[in-house]
Amino acid sequence: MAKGTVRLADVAKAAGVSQGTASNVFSRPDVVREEVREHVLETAKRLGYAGPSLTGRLLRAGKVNAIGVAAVEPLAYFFDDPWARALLAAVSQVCDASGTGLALVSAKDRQTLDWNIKSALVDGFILLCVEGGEKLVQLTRERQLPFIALALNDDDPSIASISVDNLGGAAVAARHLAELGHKRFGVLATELSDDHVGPVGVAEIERAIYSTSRDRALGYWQALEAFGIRRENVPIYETTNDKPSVEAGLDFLFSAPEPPTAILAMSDNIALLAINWLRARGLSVPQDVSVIGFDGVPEGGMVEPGLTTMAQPFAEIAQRAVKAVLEDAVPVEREMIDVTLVVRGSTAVPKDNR
Amino acid sequence: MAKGTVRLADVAKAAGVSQGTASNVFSRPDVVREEVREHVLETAKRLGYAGPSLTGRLLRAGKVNAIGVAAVEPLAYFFDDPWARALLAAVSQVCDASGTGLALVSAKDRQTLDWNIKSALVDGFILLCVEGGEKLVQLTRERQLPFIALALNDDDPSIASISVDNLGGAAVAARHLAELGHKRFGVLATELSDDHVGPVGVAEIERAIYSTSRDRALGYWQALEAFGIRRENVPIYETTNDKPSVEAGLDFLFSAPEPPTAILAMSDNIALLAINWLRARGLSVPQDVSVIGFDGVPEGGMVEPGLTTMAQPFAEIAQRAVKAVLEDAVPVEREMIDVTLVVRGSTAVPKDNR
DNA sequence: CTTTCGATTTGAATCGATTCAATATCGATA
DNA sequence: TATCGATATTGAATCGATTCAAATCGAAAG
Repeated sequence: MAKGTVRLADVAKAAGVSQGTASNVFSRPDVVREEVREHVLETAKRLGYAGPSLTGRLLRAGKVNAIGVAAVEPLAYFFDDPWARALLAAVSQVCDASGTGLALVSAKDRQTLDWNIKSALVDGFILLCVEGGEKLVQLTRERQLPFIALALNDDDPSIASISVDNLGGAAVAARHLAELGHKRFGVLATELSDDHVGPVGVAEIERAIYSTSRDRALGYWQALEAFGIRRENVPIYETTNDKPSVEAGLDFLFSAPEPPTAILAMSDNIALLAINWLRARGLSVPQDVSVIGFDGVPEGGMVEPGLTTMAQPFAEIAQRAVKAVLEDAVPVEREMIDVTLVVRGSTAVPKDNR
Repeated sequence: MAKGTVRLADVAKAAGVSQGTASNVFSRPDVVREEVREHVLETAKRLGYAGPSLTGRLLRAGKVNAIGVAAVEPLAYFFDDPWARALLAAVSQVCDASGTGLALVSAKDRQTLDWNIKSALVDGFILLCVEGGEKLVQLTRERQLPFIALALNDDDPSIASISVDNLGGAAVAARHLAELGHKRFGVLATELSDDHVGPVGVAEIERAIYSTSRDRALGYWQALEAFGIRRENVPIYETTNDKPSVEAGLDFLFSAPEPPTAILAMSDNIALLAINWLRARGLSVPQDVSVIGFDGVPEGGMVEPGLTTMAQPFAEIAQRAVKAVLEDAVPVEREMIDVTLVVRGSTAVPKDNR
């Protein structure tokens, strides 16, 4: 069952033609006379030839016809994390259309990741930089293949990247809630710096190392201050985007003397966890508390009530990213993409305003 | 930014060593004197050498160190379908542990699939045979690489495959409900034959072409008949595992004069859709209707109430499948794996028994 | 009976590494 | 000083295909 040992040369010899002709039979069938072609194909079948070996072909062509998607996470991340999943589904679609293969590359520890990136058989990489982005970029650079970084938390302009307008999007989200009449807010943040969970103040935000989270916070502030709400009065809790830290964050926010009526979550994942927590505590969404997320993952539209969120245009991001990698036409400048407000059932006018 | 044109030979020449030594510097650094090694590495860096090209290495080694997962579905299926996702997450975990790469291979139309399978750079395949399994197996066979079929709807013993005990599992599921006291059942089936949706009778089940669905039906019957419920009195509706067909199925089942108090769903996906439908109709689960699924996808544990289901041991399936492919030790016989009943909140004693 | 042209076919070079038998080097031992 | 071993390095063969300039063939044109 293992790969047969029949080579193209064997087929050629058995069929009594040159190796060049035999090769043409498989890769450019039109140039060889039908009679000969059929004879060669027949011989090939008789010998159990499995078709031109990819590696041989590859060696000359130099193209693999596949792109790699990489992240500093366990492989299962691609199937577990809602954002990664939504993005990959979109990337898949684009790849499908262009006949490009998809390889998943990842690892949690640097050593393995290094090796995995070095040895992935791909023509280029899409980097999911949610965490450890710099590391990822650096490793990928060494490989000297085209790559594009998504959600990069770094302002280095020499790195080709596509990101969403975090600041603007966050501002729209906060404005949406403020316009509904909310006055007391609570923010559940994605990671601002490594290895930290818990309440953070203005100073911590300003020197956050992850620009995605920082910009979202700045966007919230900017919009809220236009409604006369000072940033010092908006409690922010930094989570690690998982259940325990989100619940700790909610414990914190709702233990305040005047708990928030609106939650600004920096990811849909956090928002969905928050909604579950609130419900379990007997608080209804959106009657008692409004929740807005960020990302626009499909799950947000499938729960009851639907999650109001700032949706990323996954299809467009995927389109551009795949194109950039495939054509090695990485954008000279960093591309910035807008997010759009999607209003569903998880936000409403606050109770005391009705 | 494109792949540099610096070859190992160039580095060797520039460093004044033989190509053999240069090769050893990269692939067997321990055999070359430190002094020489450093000099070569330095030269390589100076020239901008990107490290040994994978294709060159590959050509000799013959191993890619990656496995492909294939399905007759659009690529996005891997990220959208709960069962596929659960399985892939498990496969990922195993691959991670053994440093194996993962490539996704798929296509909806035969032509593309053919090409994709032929050109995937992998050492073997795991086939997701939920649909179009035979086609998939046939195509993969031509590639002459080790492969193993999962969820194969075919009894051909010459195809190495791992499947779960559908008949036994279904029997356990039905028995669980019958023991709770249910008397009136409705079955929402996964596909029994191509291009058919709607109510099916005993005869159709017996000549179903998809053995997975057939076996589950047979299992239900077997258990129910032990409780004195005749198979003719158990309405079965064939769905295509998607929302419209499941809802049509529920419309059918609940338009009966004596609607069921228990739903046997052949997939968790169907079960979850069913629960949503029931709730929207004002029927509460499990008070008014009990629902049991099949598969044990993670989502089932994250909804409220939790879904009672027959759980597949994804980790074990993945483990065996990856191992079989990697070691080309495909089982001589078809492997059969047990499923286990996981009782959560979606099943209970029927109303009229309390 | 040549020429000429187009369509096929051939044979050898090439892609970029790894591998291994053969050789070179050098210090230690007899 | 000659010999032996261990270690390091070399050079050529090899993996399995593609590619392209040159050779061949047949038929049509002169």
